[in-house]
Formats: sequence, structure tokens, C-alpha cells
Amino acid sequence: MQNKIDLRKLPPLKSLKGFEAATRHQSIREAADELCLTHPAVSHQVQLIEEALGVTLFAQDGRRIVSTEEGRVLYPYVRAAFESLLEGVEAAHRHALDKPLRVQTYVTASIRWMARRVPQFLQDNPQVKLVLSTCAVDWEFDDVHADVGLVYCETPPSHKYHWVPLFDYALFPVCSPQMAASMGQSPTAADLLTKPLIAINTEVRNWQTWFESAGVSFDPASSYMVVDTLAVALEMALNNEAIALVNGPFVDQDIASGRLVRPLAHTAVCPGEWGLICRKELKENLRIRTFMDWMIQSAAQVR
Amino acid sequence: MQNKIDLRKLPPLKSLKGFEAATRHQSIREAADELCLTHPAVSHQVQLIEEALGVTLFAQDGRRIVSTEEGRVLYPYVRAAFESLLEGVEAAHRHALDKPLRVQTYVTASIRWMARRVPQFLQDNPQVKLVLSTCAVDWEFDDVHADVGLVYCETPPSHKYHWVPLFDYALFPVCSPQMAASMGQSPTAADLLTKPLIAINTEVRNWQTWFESAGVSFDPASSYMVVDTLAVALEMALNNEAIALVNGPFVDQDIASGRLVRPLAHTAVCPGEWGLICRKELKENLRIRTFMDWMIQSAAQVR
DNA sequence: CCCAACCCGTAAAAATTATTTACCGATAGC
DNA sequence: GCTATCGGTAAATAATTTTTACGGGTTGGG
Repeated sequence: MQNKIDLRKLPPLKSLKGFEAATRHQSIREAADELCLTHPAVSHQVQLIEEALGVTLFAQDGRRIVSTEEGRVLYPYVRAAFESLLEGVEAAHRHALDKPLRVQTYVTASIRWMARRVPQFLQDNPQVKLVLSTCAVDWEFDDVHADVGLVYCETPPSHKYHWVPLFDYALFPVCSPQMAASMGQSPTAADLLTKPLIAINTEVRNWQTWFESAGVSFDPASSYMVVDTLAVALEMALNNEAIALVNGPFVDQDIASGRLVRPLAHTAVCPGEWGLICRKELKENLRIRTFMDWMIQSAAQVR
Repeated sequence: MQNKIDLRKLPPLKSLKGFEAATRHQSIREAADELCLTHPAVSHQVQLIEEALGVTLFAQDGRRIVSTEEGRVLYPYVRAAFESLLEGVEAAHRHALDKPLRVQTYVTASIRWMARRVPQFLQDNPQVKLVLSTCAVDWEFDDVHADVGLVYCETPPSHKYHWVPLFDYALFPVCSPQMAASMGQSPTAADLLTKPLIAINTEVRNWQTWFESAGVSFDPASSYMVVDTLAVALEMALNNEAIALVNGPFVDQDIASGRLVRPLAHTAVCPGEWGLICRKELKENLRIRTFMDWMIQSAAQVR
């Protein structure tokens, strides 16, 4: 870092905008128009600077104004200062966008949500680089290794995080059309008990929750099979091997295309939500806001 | 002049001071001390800029702060901007002080007031150059040919001028000690009528005014002699040739030294005053304010 | 030549910003 | 563990900027 600088001798910085524009236009009114202000505002700004410097910057010439010699001397320095600042802002932006944005999520969300949408984002924001990490140590958002996360939270996270809920944690079964057909016209929840049900090892109680909300009792130990991520369960459902229990907006396309169906409409909405998370102080960060805004918009199209 | 510049992209300029100092100190509190602000003020300034740029500039490290890479990228540009502004202010000052200050006054004031005091002013303000003009076309202050004037105004001048009254227009007679002695111990106003009285051609009625205020009638046509400036009249008084009528603080030194005396104390205070005048918009001008302040202080020592 | 259009300056009121005061939680040294 | 220090937050206060409303002076066209 450098030495101290005598900031007290600086004129009122905000008013310099008025001086700059007024000098360029040699007109208070035109400057005001450019700055989207009224003319007395600019007039006052110019006077402030004149008083601060003790130097007359404009003289009246008929009904216009003309820079004095001092005004003309000062202008290039002010101009250079503004240009330096703009360059600085640019440089900081470039630098900020250069670092890849680290996104944490779960395997299923990564495969069945991100993978389908991220390419469009990268195309729309070519200057942003993304790193998706699905191998988080546990379910919690890890702010050391990621900038932003698409995660499930049962309760709103601590105040040090910025949290934008996106979807309900809504449970509903899906299976292949053949499997659904094998259960007859309008199967009941109890009918599902006759079929192979896949559970996820981190959420083994989900089937129980769903059956209970449908008024049917269920023993978690009776699951046909337990896998460690929904993505695998869905793959099995697609292959007509079992019924999977989905917990978010991860099968919209398969249902739309008919590859998967919902054998019955019952949905169990659980506490908590899927949402976006980042550290609070990063929420105004350019890259992060860009990404989050895009995610929010993208999610809104699904709901 | 140059092209338009996109001033909207600039961050809040005032807050840049906070960023600059905080970066230099790597501490919010020290920055606040330097800027004579409280620490929340600086904290807020930094946040404003971070929000404006969408970039994080500081990270917390224990109980201090550390610039992020973006902060370090931005700093030199901000610094350069401030330095450019300071240079600009300097340059404008230099330019403003380089032009000589044009002072208008009357011959007598010039000889008997300015001439004695100006050298000290020039010594105290070596960067200021003065041009005294005593050959004004008429008595009025001429703002085209002078920046500031030491003039007499019977009524306060028009609102376009800044006017600082300095002395009463007070009339009193002076003469040599011999001439005074020749009139006896305590001469009356009437006693003066027996002596040669010098009048000034532009103010021929002054003797009449003085005598009337002293309760003695006087015919202006009876003046011993008419000259065109008080300076000449005073010279004659010094040479024991006549009595002059002084209209301002122009004989203090001669009276102090005993070269001139006031034969009697009666003074006629006339309407109007001696004062400093300049165009209103110039009153905050560095050179002009410097000069006027000095004049005011200098005058205060006399009164 | 005069009137309307235009421009700038001023002053008081209104709106907006900046700063302070009074807290809180976190950290590091003792 | 306790305390001094640091930074962040929020509400209240202070300061500033901006606007509104007006006035005076200049210019150019009818």
C-alpha cells in the first residue's frame, strides 16, 4: 500500500460530475439533462467546487456559460480521474468474473437440474466460469469450498447466509408407464406396497412419511432396495425396475416426455425447502447475483 | 472538450475516500480516525462501493480486515484518480495565483494607504502579484479593468457587487504644526476662514459641508486653491502652505509623527463609506479573498 | 422594437444521503 | 475464562443534495 494522501484538499467529489458535464457542454442546462438533474442542482454543484477551490470556473457569456482559464486548466485532471475510476471498476469486474464460480449441490440436482440448464447460462454469460461440485462432504452448505449452493434446508439457515427458497420439498412416487399400468386404472397408495420401492439411504424415512400422509402405514425396513442417491433410483424407475420417490423438481422432463409417470397424484409436502444459499456478504457480488438471478428465473419457469 | 463519459457507472464518489483509507490501513477503525469519522461511517462507505460494483473488496480476517484480490486491483485506480484531482486543484490554484490581481483605487488612497502597506502583503503572499491602477476613468468601480477596488461609495453599490465597508467618509482639516500655532491655542472653525484652504475639484463642496456641520457658513468660491487630488493638497499642507480637508484614514502616520496636526477636533461624518468592492461571483476567489481579508485586517488596525 | 423563448442564478422546501449513537457477536491476548 | 478490541447492524440524527418556484438578463424572430 502507499502513503497517506491529503484527502481534505479534495473538492466535494459528487459535485465534480456537474463540473465535468458543464465544462463539456459549456451549458448548465445541457449538463443537467445529461445527469438527469435539474439545472439548479448543477448550478449549485459548480458553485460548491468554485467555493472549495476558491477559483472561478465559469463566466457568464450572454445566456450561456464559458469556462474560465482555470476551468480549462482543471478539466483534464478531473476527466483523467473519472477515467481512472472507470478503468478501475472495469478491472475489478474483469478480475471478479475471471475466477470460476463454485457451485455446490447434490448429485441428483446436478444431473437432473443443473446439467440441463447450465449450458444456456454459460452461453448467456460467456465471461462467467462455473465449477460444479457434487462431492460435498455432507449435506450442509460448505462456504469454504463453494460460493453458492443449491441445497435442501429443513429450517432456514443461520443469519450469516443469504437464503432464497426455490421449491417445496414435495415427495411423490414415479415409475415407468408399464409399472403404473400393472397397478390398474387408479391405484391407491396401498397398491404401491405390492411393488418394488427404492429408498435413498440418507432419506430412508421418506417412504414412511409419504405413506403416512396418504393414510397407509409402512415399515421402512421393507424397502425393496436402498441406493445412495435419487439419481440412481430414477435410473431404475426409468428401466421399469422399481418405484422411486422424488423430492423435488427433478423429473419434469421425463414426465413431460412420458418416460416416467406418476401412478397417483398424492404428494407429501415436507418441512423445509430447496433453495439457493450463499454467504450474506457475497449476495451483491456480481457473479453470484448473476448466477442466482438466473437460477431464480429458471426455477420460476418450472413451478 | 472531450467526448461524453458514462458517469452512471461510477461508484458513489464520496465513499471512495473510505475505501482508499481502509485499503491503506487494512483497518476500518484506523481509516475512520484518519478521516475523522466513526467506524460505522467508513464501514458503510465500503459496503456502498461493494454494492455499487457488485464486488467484494474486503474479507474479515480475525478481527481485522484484508483486501480481497478485487480490492487490490481496484486500489491503484482510485489512488490515481485522487492524485489526479489533487494535481488539478494545485494546477488551478497556481494558474489563478499567477494572474496579477488588479486593484483599483484613487490616487490618494494609492499613495497614502496602499503604498505603505502593500509591500508587507506581497512579502506575506509571495505567490500573489498585484497591479494597482489609480487612473480609473471615473470614480466608479470598473469591473472590466479591475478585480477588486478600494473606493468610496455614497450608497451601497448594486447587488451584483460584493461590498465591504471599511471607513467612514469623515472630513477633518489638517495642516502643519506652524500653521496650527499661528491660529492660537484652541482655534475655532471660523478661525480657519482666515487661512488658505485647499479644495479638491471633484469634491469642492466638502469644505462647505464641514463648515456647515461646525455651524459656520462658507462660500465654496472662496477656496484658496483647487487641486485635483487630495494627495497634492496634503503635500501643500505638509509644506505649510495651506489647510487640507482629509476624507479618510490617509494621514495617520503624518499625525503620529507630528508632521501634520489637526488644528481642531471637529469632524464631519458624511454619508457613504470607503470600502472594498468586487464582483459578487469573485468574492470566494482565492486571490481576491486573500487580498480582501488582508485589507480588512489591515484597516482594522487603524480604526 | 418588443415580446416570447431561453438560460442562469437564488432561496426555501423537500428529499435523499451520510453520519452517529448504541448495540451485538467474534477474536485474541492475558 | 475474562477483557479489550475490532467490525457489523439498525435506528435516529445530521448533513447534503435536489427540487420547486421565482426573478433577472439576453437573444432572435415577428
